[in-house]
Amino acid sequence: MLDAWSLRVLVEVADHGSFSAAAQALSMTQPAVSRQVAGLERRLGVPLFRRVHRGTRPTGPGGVAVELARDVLARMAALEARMGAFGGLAAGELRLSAFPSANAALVPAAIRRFGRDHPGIALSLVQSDPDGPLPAVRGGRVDLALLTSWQLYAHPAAARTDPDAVALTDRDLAGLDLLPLLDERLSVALPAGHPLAGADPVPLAGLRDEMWIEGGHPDCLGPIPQLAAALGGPPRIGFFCEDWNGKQALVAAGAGVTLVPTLARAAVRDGVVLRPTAPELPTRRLYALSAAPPQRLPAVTAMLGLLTELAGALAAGAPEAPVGRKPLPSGTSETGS
Amino acid sequence: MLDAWSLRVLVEVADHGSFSAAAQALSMTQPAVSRQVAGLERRLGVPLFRRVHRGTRPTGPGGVAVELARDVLARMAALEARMGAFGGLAAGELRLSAFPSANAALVPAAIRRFGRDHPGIALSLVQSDPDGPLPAVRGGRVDLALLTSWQLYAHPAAARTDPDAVALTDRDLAGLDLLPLLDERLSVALPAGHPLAGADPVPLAGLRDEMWIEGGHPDCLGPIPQLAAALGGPPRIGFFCEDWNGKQALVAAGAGVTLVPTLARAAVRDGVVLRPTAPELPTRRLYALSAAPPQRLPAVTAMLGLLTELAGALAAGAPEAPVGRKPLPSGTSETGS
DNA sequence: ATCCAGCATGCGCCCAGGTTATGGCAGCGA
DNA sequence: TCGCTGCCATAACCTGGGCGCATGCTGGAT
Repeated sequence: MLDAWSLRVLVEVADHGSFSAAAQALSMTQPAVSRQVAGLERRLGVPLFRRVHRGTRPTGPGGVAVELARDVLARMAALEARMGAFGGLAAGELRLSAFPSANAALVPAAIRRFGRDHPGIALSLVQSDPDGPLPAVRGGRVDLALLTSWQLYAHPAAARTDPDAVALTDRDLAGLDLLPLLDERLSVALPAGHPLAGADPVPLAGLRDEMWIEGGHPDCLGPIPQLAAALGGPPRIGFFCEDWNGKQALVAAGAGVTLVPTLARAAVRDGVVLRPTAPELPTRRLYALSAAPPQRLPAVTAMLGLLTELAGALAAGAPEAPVGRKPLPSGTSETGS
Repeated sequence: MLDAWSLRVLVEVADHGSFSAAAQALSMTQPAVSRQVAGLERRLGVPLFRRVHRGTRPTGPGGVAVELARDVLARMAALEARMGAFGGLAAGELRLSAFPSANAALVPAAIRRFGRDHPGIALSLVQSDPDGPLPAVRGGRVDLALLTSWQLYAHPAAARTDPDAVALTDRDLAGLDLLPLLDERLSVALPAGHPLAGADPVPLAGLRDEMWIEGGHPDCLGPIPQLAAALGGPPRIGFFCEDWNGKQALVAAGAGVTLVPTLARAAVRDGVVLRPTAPELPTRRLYALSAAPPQRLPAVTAMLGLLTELAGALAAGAPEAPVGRKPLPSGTSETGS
């Protein structure tokens, strides 16, 4: 098996016309070059250079070898450059997966910025994996998954009862990296004409008698126990609706109220007002799940940085500011599309 | 700088789908493969394999790297094969240089055999170099030169006076190899009707009164002192003629006699008879001059072997047998064309 | 719950390859 | 003629990287 280094020496000797000059160009000593060439000639069974006064000149086979070696080295450099393109974010692909409320604003903003900064990387937003985000990332079907603390339980049903304890063990996350992006408060979605539509924050105790709308997805009404404690009693759940638009329609129609993650504020329709809650409800933590650093693709690293930045802006920019369209017509400048 | 070995490991891992299997295929251990891949990923800055249960699969960049690595390795193998062709005498060139009487029979026979056995090698017979055979070989203008002991002197004129002492020092032959091929006696060229045309050997004393024909080339009348001793007095030199055909014509016309190297017997014209001489004259040693073994091209090595074989056949086949066409019509089976 | 296949890591050894020192050879100039 | 100067080859020594061995760990299957 030939090695690339000896080919490099070969080419350099041919280019410089002497072992000494090649050695200097290669930052090594002349005997090392001499031995490299000798070893190459021994392995190939052909003399490659004619030792002539004041240097060397390639023999017939030597000249052929030099040209072929140039080709090999060029292609090897091309390989390195190609990989460098991946590392330098000039090429590659990135498959994202997110949950509904992240898709409302954070993900579109991230995709827009990322696509502008790294046009060589093919971005794709894959539908949530049937096995859930963890197996999807572990199985390589998704490079980066956005998820919430409520999705972190081995059994999603547990999210309803024990929102603080992470049921996942470290073993479940081996080789993966769970990066906290953002802690977001839940907002209350009220009909535009609701008496508390202007409150900031909304005292949850004042919503004790409201009819609540629950959804099937864990990313919906959130932790029931804390909500019950804040309300002063278990919420009256009048509707189950998994569809985000349907829930909004119910709220707008005055059929009930519900909790909405702040991230979804950009997708609020007319007639629905989002109001911050008092800090009685636990925050929902937003995570980015990806392969751990040794296995992480550069594009993923870049996207993580971007997400961190965007999440920081979201958290700092208008964390407790009232969101919604109708009651405050001036606040219609969303980040996302 | 990447090395070819790690690329080989990369490809093998991709082909086998696991580090362990690749290690077995490469006759190494699994940890070695693991480290090779890890090193490659570190140097390229990109993860190349996704560690999955029961093996590994290439990542996006990894797949690209594998294909490029295949290309690099294939071209490296092509380089080796190409050089192997030179070594295996399937390709290359060989530039010969010889002196007139060698061109008569030995060189044509060698060229015919060599061209038949190694059709891939381009043979060429270059004219004698103006600087002489030694600088020609040393300067790479000639790969293999045939020459005689008379040509070995630093100054050709010395050949006439001191035929035994080789004036060349070892320093003059540094890096070169002087391979003795054949010791040949000189024959006397006589007119077909000469009284001694049937003698074997010809007693030189009987030619004391003949007119001798001298040539300008050292490869002609040979060592004058020994000839004078054998004749019992200095030869009567009546003609100077450098042209071989001209000298033969003079002999055939009965104008004189001359000495002829045995090698030239195939080129003897009608009317001229070649007869062996008694061992009073020194033999002329035939040499093959080429680069010394480390620098010697495989084609040269092969040609040297062939020349040795042919020279042996010439020496053993008909060393002292009478040569010539006219007096013995049965002896017309020459080796050369 | 246990087993097993497979990858990662720590440790010790060894040799490929480099450096230093030295010698030889060719050409040049005094 | 002799020394001088580049240049390559060789020997001896040394260092670093790569390999093998042993071990630990993870994930899926039985």
